[in-house]
Amino acid sequence: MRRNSRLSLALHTLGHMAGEPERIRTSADIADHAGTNPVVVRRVLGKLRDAGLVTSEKGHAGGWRLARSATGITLADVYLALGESLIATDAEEAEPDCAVEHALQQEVSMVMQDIEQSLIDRLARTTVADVPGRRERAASGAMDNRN
Amino acid sequence: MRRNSRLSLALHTLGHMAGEPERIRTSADIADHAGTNPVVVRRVLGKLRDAGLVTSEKGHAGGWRLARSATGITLADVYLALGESLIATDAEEAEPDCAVEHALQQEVSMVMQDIEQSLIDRLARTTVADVPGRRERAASGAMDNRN
DNA sequence: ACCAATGCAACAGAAAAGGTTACATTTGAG
DNA sequence: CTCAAATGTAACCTTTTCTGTTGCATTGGT
Repeated sequence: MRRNSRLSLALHTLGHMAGEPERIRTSADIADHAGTNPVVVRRVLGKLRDAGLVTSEKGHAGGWRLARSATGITLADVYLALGESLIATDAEEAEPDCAVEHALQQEVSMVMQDIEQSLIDRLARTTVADVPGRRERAASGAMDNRN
Repeated sequence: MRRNSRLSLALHTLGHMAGEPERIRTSADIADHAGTNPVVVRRVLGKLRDAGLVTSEKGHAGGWRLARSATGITLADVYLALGESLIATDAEEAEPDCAVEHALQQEVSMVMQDIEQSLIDRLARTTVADVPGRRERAASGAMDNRN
Protein backbone atom coordinates (compact mmCIF):
# COMPACT_ATOMS: atom_id res chain seq x y z
CA MET A 1 0.00 0.00 0.00
CA ARG A 2 0.98 3.57 0.09
CA ARG A 3 1.60 6.33 2.53
CA ASN A 4 -0.74 6.78 5.47
CA SER A 5 -2.07 3.36 4.67
CA ARG A 6 -3.61 2.66 8.04
CA LEU A 7 -5.79 5.73 8.08
CA SER A 8 -6.55 5.25 4.42
CA LEU A 9 -7.49 1.63 4.88
CA ALA A 10 -9.66 2.45 7.87
CA LEU A 11 -11.53 5.16 6.03
CA HIS A 12 -11.91 3.00 2.99
CA THR A 13 -13.36 0.14 4.98
CA LEU A 14 -15.63 2.29 7.10
CA GLY A 15 -16.85 3.96 3.95
CA HIS A 16 -17.87 0.60 2.59
CA MET A 17 -19.54 -0.34 5.83
CA ALA A 18 -21.46 2.90 5.89
CA GLY A 19 -22.97 1.94 2.57
CA GLU A 20 -24.38 -1.38 3.82
CA PRO A 21 -24.38 -1.23 7.62
CA GLU A 22 -26.23 -4.53 8.01
CA ARG A 23 -23.82 -6.63 6.06
CA ILE A 24 -21.14 -8.49 7.96
CA ARG A 25 -17.80 -8.45 6.22
CA THR A 26 -14.93 -10.80 6.70
CA SER A 27 -11.37 -9.56 6.83
CA ALA A 28 -10.76 -11.52 3.66
CA ASP A 29 -13.47 -9.63 1.82
CA ILE A 30 -12.19 -6.32 3.04
CA ALA A 31 -8.61 -7.18 2.21
CA ASP A 32 -9.72 -8.10 -1.26
CA HIS A 33 -11.35 -4.78 -1.89
CA ALA A 34 -8.55 -2.82 -0.33
CA GLY A 35 -5.84 -4.75 -2.12
CA THR A 36 -4.07 -5.91 0.99
CA ASN A 37 -3.89 -8.80 3.42
CA PRO A 38 -6.53 -10.12 5.85
CA VAL A 39 -4.12 -9.97 8.76
CA VAL A 40 -3.35 -6.35 8.03
CA VAL A 41 -7.05 -5.63 7.97
CA ARG A 42 -7.56 -7.36 11.30
CA ARG A 43 -4.70 -5.38 12.77
CA VAL A 44 -6.18 -2.05 11.80
CA LEU A 45 -9.79 -2.95 12.49
CA GLY A 46 -8.74 -4.43 15.81
CA LYS A 47 -7.77 -0.96 16.97
CA LEU A 48 -11.08 0.41 15.80
CA ARG A 49 -12.81 -2.36 17.73
CA ASP A 50 -10.84 -1.55 20.88
CA ALA A 51 -12.06 2.00 20.51
CA GLY A 52 -15.63 0.81 20.13
CA LEU A 53 -16.10 1.92 16.54
CA VAL A 54 -16.69 -1.50 15.02
CA THR A 55 -17.55 -4.94 16.36
CA SER A 56 -16.10 -8.28 15.42
CA GLU A 57 -17.60 -11.71 15.76
CA LYS A 58 -15.61 -14.88 15.80
CA GLY A 59 -16.66 -18.22 14.52
CA HIS A 60 -18.34 -19.49 11.46
CA ALA A 61 -20.47 -16.61 10.24
CA GLY A 62 -18.30 -14.02 11.92
CA GLY A 63 -16.92 -10.81 10.62
CA TRP A 64 -16.95 -7.05 11.08
CA ARG A 65 -19.54 -4.33 11.11
CA LEU A 66 -20.06 -0.82 12.44
CA ALA A 67 -20.70 -0.61 16.16
CA ARG A 68 -22.95 2.40 15.68
CA SER A 69 -24.36 4.64 13.02
CA ALA A 70 -21.90 6.01 10.51
CA THR A 71 -23.04 9.50 11.39
CA GLY A 72 -21.87 8.87 14.93
CA ILE A 73 -18.28 8.06 14.00
CA THR A 74 -16.05 11.02 13.32
CA LEU A 75 -12.68 10.95 11.66
CA ALA A 76 -11.21 12.10 14.95
CA ASP A 77 -12.50 8.90 16.51
CA VAL A 78 -10.72 6.94 13.82
CA TYR A 79 -7.55 8.97 14.05
CA LEU A 80 -7.34 8.58 17.80
CA ALA A 81 -8.30 4.91 17.68
CA LEU A 82 -5.37 4.24 15.38
CA GLY A 83 -3.04 5.99 17.75
CA GLU A 84 -1.83 8.28 15.02
CA SER A 85 0.29 11.19 16.08
CA LEU A 86 1.29 13.03 13.00
CA ILE A 87 2.46 16.24 14.52
CA ALA A 88 3.24 15.94 18.17
CA THR A 89 6.65 14.71 19.17
CA ASP A 90 7.33 12.11 21.78
CA ALA A 91 8.61 13.01 25.18
CA GLU A 92 12.07 14.44 25.41
CA GLU A 93 15.00 12.17 25.24
CA ALA A 94 18.21 14.07 25.78
CA GLU A 95 18.12 16.66 28.46
CA PRO A 96 19.78 19.70 26.97
CA ASP A 97 22.62 21.25 28.89
CA CYS A 98 21.35 24.76 28.56
CA ALA A 99 18.17 25.96 30.26
CA VAL A 100 17.30 28.16 27.32
CA GLU A 101 17.55 25.13 25.10
CA HIS A 102 15.21 23.21 27.32
CA ALA A 103 12.70 26.02 27.30
CA LEU A 104 12.81 26.18 23.53
CA GLN A 105 12.21 22.47 23.22
CA GLN A 106 9.20 22.84 25.47
CA GLU A 107 7.93 25.66 23.30
CA VAL A 108 8.29 23.69 20.10
CA SER A 109 6.57 20.78 21.74
CA MET A 110 3.67 22.92 22.90
CA VAL A 111 3.21 24.50 19.50
CA MET A 112 3.13 21.12 17.82
CA GLN A 113 0.63 19.75 20.29
CA ASP A 114 -1.44 22.83 19.68
CA ILE A 115 -1.43 22.12 15.97
CA GLU A 116 -2.30 18.50 16.53
CA GLN A 117 -5.27 19.46 18.64
CA SER A 118 -6.49 21.72 15.85
CA LEU A 119 -6.18 18.83 13.48
CA ILE A 120 -8.25 16.63 15.77
CA ASP A 121 -10.86 19.35 16.08
CA ARG A 122 -11.06 19.50 12.33
CA LEU A 123 -11.33 15.72 12.03
CA ALA A 124 -14.18 15.73 14.51
CA ARG A 125 -16.22 17.74 12.05
CA THR A 126 -16.39 14.99 9.46
CA THR A 127 -18.05 11.64 10.00
CA VAL A 128 -17.69 8.34 8.27
CA ALA A 129 -21.06 8.96 6.69
CA ASP A 130 -19.53 11.89 4.81
CA VAL A 131 -17.01 9.70 3.06
CA PRO A 132 -18.89 7.65 0.48
CA GLY A 133 -20.41 10.31 -1.68
CA ARG A 134 -22.76 12.13 0.62
CA ARG A 135 -21.21 15.41 1.38
CA GLU A 136 -22.97 16.72 4.41
CA ARG A 137 -20.96 17.89 7.32
CA ALA A 138 -21.12 16.32 10.71
CA ALA A 139 -23.11 17.80 13.46
CA SER A 140 -23.89 21.11 14.96
CA GLY A 141 -22.94 24.20 13.20
CA ALA A 142 -19.48 23.00 12.52
CA MET A 143 -19.61 24.19 9.00
CA ASP A 144 -16.71 25.32 7.07
CA ASN A 145 -13.33 25.48 8.47
CA ARG A 146 -11.24 26.85 5.74
CA ASN A 147 -11.10 30.48 6.65
CA MET B 1 16.26 12.03 16.73
CA ARG B 2 12.66 11.15 17.10
CA ARG B 3 9.45 11.19 15.16
CA ASN B 4 8.69 14.09 12.87
CA SER B 5 12.26 15.07 13.28
CA ARG B 6 12.50 17.20 10.17
CA LEU B 7 9.69 19.50 11.14
CA SER B 8 10.88 19.47 14.72
CA LEU B 9 14.43 20.28 13.75
CA ALA B 10 13.29 23.06 11.44
CA LEU B 11 11.11 24.67 14.08
CA HIS B 12 13.79 24.33 16.68
CA THR B 13 16.37 25.98 14.49
CA LEU B 14 14.09 28.74 13.28
CA GLY B 15 13.12 29.39 16.87
CA HIS B 16 16.74 29.93 17.73
CA MET B 17 17.24 32.17 14.75
CA ALA B 18 14.21 34.22 15.67
CA GLY B 19 15.89 35.01 18.98
CA GLU B 20 19.04 36.45 17.39
CA PRO B 21 18.26 37.23 13.77
CA GLU B 22 21.58 38.96 13.13
CA ARG B 23 23.73 36.07 14.15
CA ILE B 24 25.00 33.76 11.45
CA ARG B 25 24.97 30.12 12.51
CA THR B 26 26.93 27.29 11.05
CA SER B 27 25.38 23.91 10.48
CA ALA B 28 27.80 22.55 13.06
CA ASP B 29 26.50 24.95 15.70
CA ILE B 30 22.92 24.09 14.89
CA ALA B 31 23.58 20.38 14.86
CA ASP B 32 25.19 20.73 18.25
CA HIS B 33 22.19 22.39 19.78
CA ALA B 34 19.75 20.04 18.12
CA GLY B 35 21.74 16.95 18.99
CA THR B 36 22.17 15.80 15.43
CA ASN B 37 24.56 15.93 12.51
CA PRO B 38 25.69 18.93 10.41
CA VAL B 39 24.82 17.17 7.18
CA VAL B 40 21.32 16.45 8.39
CA VAL B 41 20.96 20.10 9.30
CA ARG B 42 22.11 21.18 5.87
CA ARG B 43 19.68 18.77 4.27
CA VAL B 44 16.71 20.20 6.13
CA LEU B 45 17.77 23.84 5.97
CA GLY B 46 18.55 23.40 2.30
CA LYS B 47 14.88 22.85 1.66
CA LEU B 48 14.03 25.92 3.67
CA ARG B 49 16.54 27.87 1.62
CA ASP B 50 15.04 26.61 -1.64
CA ALA B 51 11.72 27.92 -0.37
CA GLY B 52 13.27 31.28 0.45
CA LEU B 53 12.84 31.05 4.21
CA VAL B 54 16.52 31.15 5.13
CA THR B 55 19.73 32.10 3.37
CA SER B 56 23.05 30.33 3.37
CA GLU B 57 26.50 31.67 2.68
CA LYS B 58 29.42 29.53 1.68
CA GLY B 59 33.01 30.07 2.51
CA HIS B 60 34.95 31.06 5.54
CA ALA B 61 32.52 33.13 7.57
CA GLY B 62 29.50 31.47 6.06
CA GLY B 63 26.42 30.03 7.66
CA TRP B 64 22.69 30.35 7.92
CA ARG B 65 20.24 33.03 8.89
CA LEU B 66 16.60 33.98 8.38
CA ALA B 67 15.78 35.35 4.96
CA ARG B 68 13.13 37.62 6.43
CA SER B 69 11.52 38.58 9.70
CA ALA B 70 10.39 35.73 11.91
CA THR B 71 6.91 37.20 11.94
CA GLY B 72 6.78 36.75 8.18
CA ILE B 73 7.46 33.00 8.23
CA THR B 74 4.47 30.82 9.02
CA LEU B 75 4.55 27.20 9.99
CA ALA B 76 2.71 26.48 6.75
CA ASP B 77 5.69 27.89 4.88
CA VAL B 78 7.94 25.52 6.77
CA TYR B 79 5.64 22.56 6.34
CA LEU B 80 5.33 23.07 2.61
CA ALA B 81 9.02 23.79 2.21
CA LEU B 82 9.83 20.43 3.75
CA GLY B 83 7.45 18.72 1.38
CA GLU B 84 5.62 17.09 4.25
CA SER B 85 2.37 15.39 3.45
CA LEU B 86 1.03 13.98 6.66
CA ILE B 87 -2.49 13.24 5.62
CA ALA B 88 -2.94 13.17 1.89
CA THR B 89 -2.18 10.00 0.05
CA ASP B 90 -0.23 9.72 -3.13
CA ALA B 91 -1.91 9.10 -6.44
CA GLU B 92 -3.64 5.81 -6.96
CA GLU B 93 -1.66 2.79 -7.87
CA ALA B 94 -3.89 -0.16 -8.58
CA GLU B 95 -6.93 0.51 -10.64
CA PRO B 96 -9.79 -1.25 -8.90
CA ASP B 97 -11.98 -3.56 -10.96
CA CYS B 98 -15.21 -2.16 -9.68
CA ALA B 99 -16.40 1.32 -10.54
CA VAL B 100 -17.92 1.77 -7.12
CA GLU B 101 -14.59 0.90 -5.62
CA HIS B 102 -12.87 3.51 -7.73
CA ALA B 103 -15.37 6.16 -6.73
CA LEU B 104 -14.86 5.36 -3.08
CA GLN B 105 -11.12 5.64 -3.40
CA GLN B 106 -11.59 9.03 -4.95
CA GLU B 107 -13.84 10.03 -2.09
CA VAL B 108 -11.38 8.97 0.54
CA SER B 109 -8.65 10.79 -1.30
CA MET B 110 -10.68 13.96 -1.48
CA VAL B 111 -11.56 13.87 2.19
CA MET B 112 -7.94 13.42 3.15
CA GLN B 113 -6.82 16.27 0.94
CA ASP B 114 -9.53 18.37 2.50
CA ILE B 115 -8.17 17.59 5.93
CA GLU B 116 -4.63 18.35 4.86
CA GLN B 117 -5.69 21.71 3.53
CA SER B 118 -7.29 22.50 6.87
CA LEU B 119 -4.06 21.56 8.56
CA ILE B 120 -2.13 23.92 6.31
CA ASP B 121 -4.62 26.68 7.00
CA ARG B 122 -4.08 26.17 10.68
CA LEU B 123 -0.31 26.17 10.30
CA ALA B 124 -0.50 29.44 8.42
CA ARG B 125 -1.86 31.08 11.55
CA THR B 126 1.28 30.61 13.56
CA THR B 127 4.62 32.17 12.73
CA VAL B 128 8.14 31.30 13.69
CA ALA B 129 8.09 34.34 15.94
CA ASP B 130 5.42 32.62 18.02
CA VAL B 131 7.66 29.71 18.84
CA PRO B 132 10.27 30.94 21.29
CA GLY B 133 8.15 32.13 24.15
CA ARG B 134 6.21 34.99 22.69
CA ARG B 135 2.69 33.81 22.31
CA GLU B 136 1.06 36.20 19.95
CA ARG B 137 -0.76 34.89 16.95
CA ALA B 138 0.17 35.61 13.40
CA ALA B 139 -2.94 37.75 13.11
CA SER B 140 -3.71 39.62 10.03
CA GLY B 141 -1.42 42.55 10.56
CA ALA B 142 1.72 40.66 11.28
CA MET B 143 2.71 40.41 7.69
CA ASP B 144 5.70 42.56 7.44
CA ASN B 145 8.53 42.38 5.07
CA ARG B 146 9.27 39.83 2.49
CA ASN B 147 12.63 40.92 1.33
C1' DA C 1 -17.72 -32.95 14.11
C1' DC C 2 -16.40 -29.79 10.85
C1' DC C 3 -15.43 -25.63 8.78
C1' DA C 4 -14.86 -20.80 8.64
C1' DA C 5 -13.96 -16.99 10.90
C1' DT C 6 -11.12 -13.98 14.40
C1' DG C 7 -6.88 -13.36 17.50
C1' DC C 8 -2.28 -13.31 17.91
C1' DA C 9 2.61 -14.13 17.69
C1' DA C 10 6.69 -14.36 14.98
C1' DC C 11 9.32 -13.45 11.14
C1' DA C 12 10.77 -11.78 6.49
C1' DG C 13 11.16 -8.07 3.32
C1' DA C 14 10.88 -3.42 1.75
C1' DA C 15 10.99 1.32 2.43
C1' DA C 16 12.07 5.54 4.81
C1' DA C 17 14.90 8.18 7.58
C1' DG C 18 18.84 9.48 10.12
C1' DG C 19 23.62 9.24 10.62
C1' DT C 20 28.29 9.18 8.70
C1' DT C 21 32.12 9.73 5.60
C1' DA C 22 34.23 11.72 1.78
C1' DC C 23 35.17 15.19 -1.29
C1' DA C 24 34.50 19.23 -4.41
C1' DT C 25 33.59 24.10 -4.14
C1' DT C 26 33.48 28.52 -2.32
C1' DT C 27 35.22 32.43 0.27
C1' DG C 28 37.03 35.29 3.92
C1' DA C 29 41.35 35.88 6.64
C1' DG C 30 46.18 36.12 7.29
C1' DC D 1 48.57 33.62 -2.57
C1' DT D 2 47.61 30.21 0.60
C1' DC D 3 45.06 28.23 4.04
C1' DA D 4 41.30 27.30 6.84
C1' DA D 5 36.41 27.11 7.35
C1' DA D 6 32.20 26.81 5.65
C1' DT D 7 28.41 24.94 2.34
C1' DG D 8 26.78 21.42 -1.32
C1' DT D 9 26.29 16.76 -2.56
C1' DA D 10 26.80 12.10 -3.32
C1' DA D 11 27.31 7.59 -1.51
C1' DC D 12 26.76 4.30 1.93
C1' DC D 13 25.51 2.10 6.43
C1' DT D 14 22.40 1.41 10.13
C1' DT D 15 18.26 1.78 12.42
C1' DT D 16 13.58 2.01 12.46
C1' DT D 17 9.06 1.33 10.87
C1' DC D 18 5.66 -0.84 8.36
C1' DT D 19 3.58 -4.16 5.49
C1' DG D 20 3.12 -8.70 4.08
C1' DT D 21 3.12 -13.49 5.25
C1' DT D 22 2.87 -17.88 7.64
C1' DG D 23 1.32 -20.60 11.29
C1' DC D 24 -1.55 -21.91 14.83
C1' DA D 25 -4.86 -21.56 18.73
C1' DT D 26 -9.59 -20.32 19.61
C1' DT D 27 -14.26 -19.58 18.74
C1' DG D 28 -18.81 -20.58 17.10
C1' DG D 29 -22.41 -21.58 13.62
C1' DT D 30 -24.13 -25.33 10.65
